[in-house]
Parts: sequence; C-alpha cells; structure tokens
Amino acid sequence: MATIKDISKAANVSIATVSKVLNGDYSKVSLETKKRILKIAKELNYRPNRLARGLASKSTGIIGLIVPDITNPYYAELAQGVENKADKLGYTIMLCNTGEDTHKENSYIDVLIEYNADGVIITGNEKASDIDNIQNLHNFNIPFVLIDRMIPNVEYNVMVDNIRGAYIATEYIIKNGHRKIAFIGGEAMAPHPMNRLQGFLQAMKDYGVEIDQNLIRIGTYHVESGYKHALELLESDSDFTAIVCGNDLIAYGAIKAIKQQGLKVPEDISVIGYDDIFISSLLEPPLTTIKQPTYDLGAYATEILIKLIKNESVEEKVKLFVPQLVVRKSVISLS
Amino acid sequence: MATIKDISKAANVSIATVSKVLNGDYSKVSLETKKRILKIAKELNYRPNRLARGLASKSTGIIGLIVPDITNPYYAELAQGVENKADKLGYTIMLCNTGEDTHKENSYIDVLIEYNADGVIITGNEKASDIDNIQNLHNFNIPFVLIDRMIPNVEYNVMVDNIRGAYIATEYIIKNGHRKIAFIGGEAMAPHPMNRLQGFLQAMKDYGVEIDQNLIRIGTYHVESGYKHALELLESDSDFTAIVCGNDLIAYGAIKAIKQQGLKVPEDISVIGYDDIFISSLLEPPLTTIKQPTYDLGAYATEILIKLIKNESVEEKVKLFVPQLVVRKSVISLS
DNA sequence: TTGTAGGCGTTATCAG
DNA sequence: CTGATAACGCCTACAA
Repeated sequence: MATIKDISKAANVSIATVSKVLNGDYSKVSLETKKRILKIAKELNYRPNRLARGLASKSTGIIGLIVPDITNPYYAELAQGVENKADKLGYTIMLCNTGEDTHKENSYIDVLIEYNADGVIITGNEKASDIDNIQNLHNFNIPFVLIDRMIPNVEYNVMVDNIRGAYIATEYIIKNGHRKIAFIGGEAMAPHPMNRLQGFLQAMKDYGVEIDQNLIRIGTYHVESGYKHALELLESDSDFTAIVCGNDLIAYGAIKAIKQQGLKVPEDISVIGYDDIFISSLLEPPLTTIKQPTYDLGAYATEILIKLIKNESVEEKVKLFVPQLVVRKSVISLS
Repeated sequence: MATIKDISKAANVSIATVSKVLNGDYSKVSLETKKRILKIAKELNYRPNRLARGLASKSTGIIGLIVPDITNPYYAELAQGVENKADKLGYTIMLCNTGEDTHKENSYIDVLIEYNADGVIITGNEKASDIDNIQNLHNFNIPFVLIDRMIPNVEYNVMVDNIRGAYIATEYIIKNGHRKIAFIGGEAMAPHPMNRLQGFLQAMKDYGVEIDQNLIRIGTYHVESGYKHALELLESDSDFTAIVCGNDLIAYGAIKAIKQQGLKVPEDISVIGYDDIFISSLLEPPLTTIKQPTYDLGAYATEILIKLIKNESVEEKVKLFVPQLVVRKSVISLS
C-alpha cells in the first residue's frame, strides 16, 4: 500500500505537494512536478486511504441507508434509487437492514455515527422510541432525511401522500359499486399504515359507506400477514366484496387466501394493493394498485441529503410525491 | 464529539488507560478507575471513532457486498443473509450495486480498497475483464469470497451446483414427456448461465432428446428479456412444448408472453424457472422451479469470509450447495 | 496499575 | 511554486 509519503520520496517533493496534486489542486504546482507525481502515483498503484482522509477532512463519503426489509421489492427499488444517485455523486452506501427491529435500527444509527457517516437516509417502520436515537444524529451533526415517515420536529422529509393514495384506492372500489369493504394494513404503530387507514376511512365517510370495524385488520407488511388476516376474514361470518390492502405483499397474501378458499379474484372478491411492485402486473389477475414513484423517492432523498451535506440550501423541506391509481384486473365492477 | 482525550482529562488518567478500558481490556486496570472511566464515557456520550480506530488498528469492520441487481429478489434475499450474519458478528455492510456493469463493479472494488474494507463478498455477473480487478483485492490483501461465480485461481467459493440444478429441471421436463424443449438463459459471458445451459444440454443428451439450436436463447436475467425471447420463439415457426428458464424472472417474462399470445401455461406450454423467488409460488400457475438456499448462501459466505478476516482456517475452499426441484403447476405431463 | 510517545495516512495552514 | 508541521482520534509497545 503506497502512501503519499512513498510518492513524495520517489518524486523528491514534500507530501504537501503530493497531496495537492492528488486532489486536483494544480493551481500552485508546476506542470512538470504535477506530471511526475501523477506518473509515480500510477506506477506505485497508489490508492488514497479514505479512513485517513476522513479523519483529517471530516468528510467520509459514506451515506447510511436504513431500511426495514431489503427483501421487500419496494425497499429494494428504493435502495436502488438511493444507490444510483449516491454513486453518481461520489458517495458510498452503508446498508442497514433493520428487520423492522427498533433495537437493531438504533444500534445501526450508532454505527453510522461511529463511522462518521456524512449523512443518513431513513425509511420504514417506526416505533415511538426511535425518536431518541434519531435525535442523536442531530446531536452529532449528521444530516438526515426521512422517506415516507413523518416524525415530529424532523426537518427533511420526502413522502408520498399516503392518505391520498389510500383514498384513491378506496374511492375506486366504491365507485365500482362495492359497499362491504375490508381493510388489511400494516403495523398499528407506524404512521405509514395509519395514514393509509385514514385515507380509507376518509373515503368511506365521504361516500357515505358504512364502516364495519370487524373488517379492519392491522398486521405487518408481509405476504403471510395478508394471508392470515384475509383467511380470518373469510372464515368469519362477516361478508364483504372487496379488500383494500396496505401494500402489494399483503394483497398477494390476501389473494392466495381467497383462491385457497375456492373463491375467485375479482369475481367473488376484489382486491386492491399499494406500491405497485414490479411483479404485481404479472399476477393472476394482474393487481390493481396504487403506484408510488419508488425509485424516484430514493433518488430525490439522496439528492437533497447530499445538498444538506454540502451545506447547500434545500428549499422544500417536505417534498410530497403524488401516488397514482393503476387499474388492472383485480377489481370488478358490481354496478 | 467527545474523544478518549476528553475522557482521560475528566478522569485524570492517561489516554492509554482509557483506551484499554474502552476496549474491554480490564486485566491491567484497577476496578475503581475502570468504573470511573466507564461512567464518564457514558456521561460524555462518547462514541469511538471508527475511522481513527481503523487507521490505527488496520481493521475497519467493513464488509463490501457486490451484487449486480438488488432489485432482483434473489439478490435481495442473499443480501439479507449476508447482512444478518455480518451484523451478528459485528460487521457492517457496504452495499455495492453494480447494475451488471463491469466498469461500475471495478470502481466499487477500488472504493472498497480505499475504505480498507476488511473483506468483500462478490456475487453475480462476470465478464472476463473482471479478473484483473478482483486480483487487486488480492494485491491489497483483502480477503474475499465469491458466491456462485467461479473464477480461475480464486480460492474461496460458495456455489450451488448450477449444472445439476438445470439438469434436474430439464430432466423433470423430459420425464413429463416433453421432447421439443426450449431454453432461455442469461448472459453468455457468465459461467452461471453457461453452467445452467450445460446442465440443460447434458440432460438432453443423456435422455437422447434432440437439441434444436433455434430453441436456445441467451439474454439477460430480467423479466423483459424472458418476455422478449419467449415472444420471438412463439412468433417463429419453431414448435415446442416447454421452456427451461435461466431464472424465475425470465420465467415470469416467458409466461407473460405466452399468455399474451392467447396460450396457456402449462396446457399449451410448460415453463420451469430457477431460484424460487418468494413470489413464484403466488404466480398463476404457481411456478415449478429450482430452489436455491439463497439466504444460506449469503450467510455461509459471510461466515467464512469473517473467518478469513480473522485468520482462522477454513476447511472447505469450495462449498457446494445442492439445488432442489420444487414441483408446482407450471409444467404439465404429456405422457 | 498507569503513563509516554510514536505512528496510522491525510488534510490544511503557514512560511519560505 | 514548494515544504514543514500540526492536527484528526485511536492503538500499542515500552517505560515507569
């Protein structure tokens, strides 16, 4: 591992000069020495040591990305948006997969602080307790932006309007003549599903559709949870003709349960999802769902995070993306 | 940001003592000073600086993970296996998503070298040119292990037997009475699909089934590629009753194309995939495929990588996992 | 049991 | 244009 010291010796100059050249600050170096240094650096297969650089310069080029479940295609796509943009702008991602475990999330935040991460992007699940630790980022002067996760007093958020998305979804179901409508969402603690639940409730109210509390289920954002709750609903004596789901995975589970009971989607029961994961169009029936600009959420968040890192001004502290209805074939019209 | 220096002052001891205590080396420190130091550290909200620590100790706790496409559920699951195990053993992941771009992969390897990563896990696509850069890891004394990607002269590999997997898949198709069998695989350069292609060819030979070169297509590992090639096959005048696919995503694309042509799976054309991504069981029809122990691949690779990092001995340099046939409903029996 | 001091590889400030 | 030199925060002999 050649260092600038090695280069300086070989080139008969001081390390200061080497450092300048290697950092592209040619202004005050003669062309000749510049060339010589560059040549020697190449010969020695020199690589800057980012640890040393980070120590000295207070800037590491590391961006922490906290996701609850990289296995969920939604977060995978979001991560790709983050990674692409970060890479383009010269930053590297530290992946922190929390498995929706608050404790793990907290310890990851500690780790990011210890690595002197330049900034952090946080998505996903939230328990009340998080706030303390996120506050820590603030204490250590590490800028961060939240994706789709409102927390009191947090400055920078990029969100999609979940209330609106769920509203649109529910509205679509209602306009197709459904009146007995179930809702299967994600964790009750998170604002995320609550927003979606809110949107659902709002639409129901606005259209004067009766809300049956027995038809509202809150589980997790996984296929299994959707499956389980749908099954319970089907096996209970409540009747309904449609299910609004908190995300696509839940919808997959619900569809699986429905089929397993010998019923058909959408003939017997309509299902609408949320996220528009890439496989949703391939399901049978193709899933009607709410599309989020997932990749863009990640890319945009990264963009403003890097602005914050560079102390550039960010106009919109809260950026709200708009979800869209994607009509496919999992909802049938009753009218 | 409190440092050990701050602590040493506050506790009236030297930084050496503080360092010892903070690193759990209590052997040569009085219980009393130990307690005092720990207490003060907590009061000052002390966090070790991993950059400084890495610089001084030559060990960063960073593991680089190179994947071609985190959006592919196969790699997402693999990444989860890596992340879980790494986290458990006290390491942090740097995520390097190459987008199957050799150039990007190379530059990520440089980055990992520059961060003094303790080790690297490499999966996915391969072009001949990679070898040079991977060699660089070796030059810089950074241990690495490859997952499912044989490269000449590379020591540590964890693989699944792709030839065998494809063989089993093809054999299953043949035993179900198919004789006109197509193959749609991934990039020609990679050993990965080549192995799978080899397995396919081998099975065809062993069972005396005629191989029609026109029915063999090599694209990429994406849904779109499967779709495109299946469509071409369907629109050509060649006839066939089954398609062996290089992975599940290709199979999804193929199924989409088949349906779009007004044909049915498996009644008109049987399809078999590879990977057993978690949604494959939810497709219509549920996809018959080859299951890999994906999560375990990642976890195991991480385990041996960390052994290498710690200079512990690793017995099996090449670990071969065995793929399994998962029979669902996308293949029909013609006999 | 505790302290001193040198070094890890860079950056950055000042002189020359 | 170029060079000393002091940080950055921590580790680790080696002394005391």
